[in-house]
Amino acid sequence: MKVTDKHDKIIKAAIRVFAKKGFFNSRISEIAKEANVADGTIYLYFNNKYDILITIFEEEIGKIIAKVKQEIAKIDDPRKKLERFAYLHLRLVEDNRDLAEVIQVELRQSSKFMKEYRNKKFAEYLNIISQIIRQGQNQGIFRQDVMPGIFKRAFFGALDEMSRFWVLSTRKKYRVSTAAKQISKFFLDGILIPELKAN
Amino acid sequence: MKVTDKHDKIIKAAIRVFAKKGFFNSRISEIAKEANVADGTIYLYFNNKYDILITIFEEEIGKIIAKVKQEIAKIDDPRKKLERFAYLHLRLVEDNRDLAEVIQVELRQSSKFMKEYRNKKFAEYLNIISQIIRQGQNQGIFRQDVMPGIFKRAFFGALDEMSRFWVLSTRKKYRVSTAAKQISKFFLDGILIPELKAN
Amino acid sequence: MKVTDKHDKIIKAAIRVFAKKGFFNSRISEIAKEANVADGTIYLYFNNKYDILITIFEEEIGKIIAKVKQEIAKIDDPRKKLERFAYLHLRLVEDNRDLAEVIQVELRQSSKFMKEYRNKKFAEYLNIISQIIRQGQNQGIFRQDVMPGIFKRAFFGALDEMSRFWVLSTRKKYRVSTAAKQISKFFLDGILIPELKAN
Amino acid sequence: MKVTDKHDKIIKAAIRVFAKKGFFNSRISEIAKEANVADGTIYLYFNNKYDILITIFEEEIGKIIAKVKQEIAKIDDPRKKLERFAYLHLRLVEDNRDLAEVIQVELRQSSKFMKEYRNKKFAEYLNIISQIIRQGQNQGIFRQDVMPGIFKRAFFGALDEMSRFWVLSTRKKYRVSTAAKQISKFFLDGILIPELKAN
DNA sequence: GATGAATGAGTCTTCATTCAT
DNA sequence: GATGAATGAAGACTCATTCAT
Repeated sequence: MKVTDKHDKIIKAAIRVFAKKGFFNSRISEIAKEANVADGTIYLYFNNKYDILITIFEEEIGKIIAKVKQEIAKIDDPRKKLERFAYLHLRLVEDNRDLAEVIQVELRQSSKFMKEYRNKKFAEYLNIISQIIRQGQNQGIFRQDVMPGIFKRAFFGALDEMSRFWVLSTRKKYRVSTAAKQISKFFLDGILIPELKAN
Repeated sequence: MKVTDKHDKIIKAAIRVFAKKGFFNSRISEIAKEANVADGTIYLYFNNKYDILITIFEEEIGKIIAKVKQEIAKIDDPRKKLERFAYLHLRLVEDNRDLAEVIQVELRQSSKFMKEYRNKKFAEYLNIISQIIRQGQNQGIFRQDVMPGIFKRAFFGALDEMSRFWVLSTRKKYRVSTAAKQISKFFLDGILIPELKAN
Repeated sequence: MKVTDKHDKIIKAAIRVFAKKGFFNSRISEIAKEANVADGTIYLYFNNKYDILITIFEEEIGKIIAKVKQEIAKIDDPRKKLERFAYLHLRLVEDNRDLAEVIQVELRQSSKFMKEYRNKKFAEYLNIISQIIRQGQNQGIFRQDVMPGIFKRAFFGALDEMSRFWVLSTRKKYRVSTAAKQISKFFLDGILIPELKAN
Repeated sequence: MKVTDKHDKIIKAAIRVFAKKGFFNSRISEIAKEANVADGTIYLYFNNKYDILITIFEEEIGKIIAKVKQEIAKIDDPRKKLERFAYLHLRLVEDNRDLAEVIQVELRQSSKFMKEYRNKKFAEYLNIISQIIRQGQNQGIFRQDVMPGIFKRAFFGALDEMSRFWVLSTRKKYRVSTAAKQISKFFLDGILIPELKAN
């Protein structure tokens, strides 16, 4: 990556600005200023304002998926994989606050105003979870009645809402590792006390 | 509700328009048209465009909370309460598609552009869940190490992501009751097979 | 026509501004100022800047055609009709300097940037001339070898160039009636001296 | 002319681009692309965009005048000169479609946005016609009451409108020589039948 | 209370021109 | 001389909001 890579400078600036103001309340001139380029320069690298947002989704989510997949692949036990996924997700949010906020807030919004845009990357991310479930079911570790299509959303949703709370709140009440363990424990063991389950 | 209650006509129209286009891509003139009133009339009932959105959040979420609280109060067993909550949430989304979409998409966005706006109603809704947990812990049904502040977000997040999927997709893959049972089962029993847990 | 007919006020203002600056160098804000309305008001009456120009062509040329046709119809002799046409054309240019300039300069240009636009009105205007020729040929007054399709363009072109000279020059060298007589005489009698023609 | 004469390459490219899009809708980058040079290179040969247009007028009309004057000088009879002028004019338009279109469309427009620009070349071209008339009047061939200042415009206008029709239409209805003969005949003999004139 | 025509501030985008390489 | 990436001024157009009727 060159020091003066304008494409990257603009993307980084846009993530900061979008995170702070939201897509619709962000001005091209603000992004340009934040990136230390002229307004017009942005249009040498992107077709329009939406294109910047799309590019953020595509490129940045792509990087995250690659990283998570790589880490998960190192682990065998599906239980550990799930726990690791939770940790990695929350850690990534923690380390990329602005990006996380943009993705959480704008990816929802964007599905509305860019009908042609289908986020395959996001679906790919969710499928990491469902693959872990199927592997666990094949190995006789997870219940057969667990529906992977529901589980992946429930698990992701739990992590997402947790991290949303973090992104929006100024101070952290819980540590990442604590939250990751709690949430994966909910899904693995449930919250009922063991004696009760025996019944 | 009077037939000519303009306030309500405008709110209902705004929910439809916001759900379809998103807040920023919705025009006051569209809402006025949808509500069969003049553009200027809207300003007799609301201060500005944002005010319509805020009012939707306040009034409509308020109604939902009242309904859910009432239903939950009829049940004693915290396990049943949790399952009932899941069902009610998904059922409400099912029955109020447009409202659900507006809340899901715009409530996130809005926290950004209306800094002064703190959604107490939403916090109140989440606290229904944490109260169930605390009740269950007091009764010795739920584990003591479950942190209600994390659980409420995880549980809500799971339901929210599930319903988001519904709102955006045209056809339903799963029935509400199926999804509600699966998700509450995840959280109550976990997904590990019982024999494995005994270990 | 109401005193406050915005449509007309804008059209009149646009004719003045376009005549002075040319279409491309005219600003919407200038037209608005000239018409004593807000910039946005223009867009309540016209779709865009081009639409104003098109409307000028359509409406104003329409009025001119109606007037010329009416005047010509009063005359029987095709020779007098031709002379009258020349006079009316030059007189109309004289009395509507700005409009004449806009039509002369922009109608040519516009055919390029508005491909979809075909000026039927203008063709209709030219056909007044060719109809006079055909009438004269039927009456045995004009030569049979005169091709109306060529003549109408040659006659109009002669008048148009003459009037263009007027529009652009600050002072008039010739009177309208003088020029009209000369030009129609050229076409009727030619410029050769009679004795020479006998040969 | 050198193969790499950038000045000429740019002029030729600009004529093509201006003819197709019009001056205001042409982009410097398009001309550069058409000329196979970099955008910046154009500014080594021309001061600005207008300067390219002016240069086209000056240089190209200059060449045409030289050619026409040379041809006309070979002829003695003013009647033949006029007919020859008509033929040459239409033939030149025929052979230089793009240039003709640029001159016809943009020369009118340009007088507006380049106030300082007075087209002496064009006046010189028109004066070829008035000189023919004066010569004919001195030789007792043309009527004394013909005003050369009006005639030159009428004659040029007739040819110009005829050729404009050609430039804009895709297919030719009349041959150049036919049109040239018709138009010069109009002006020499008029369109009245001889017997009628005798009266 | 209701209307909707009018307002004008605000922003994305374009593109002629520059200048470091 | 040649390049083309970068600049930033400028303008068409939108739309929330107002207010005379």
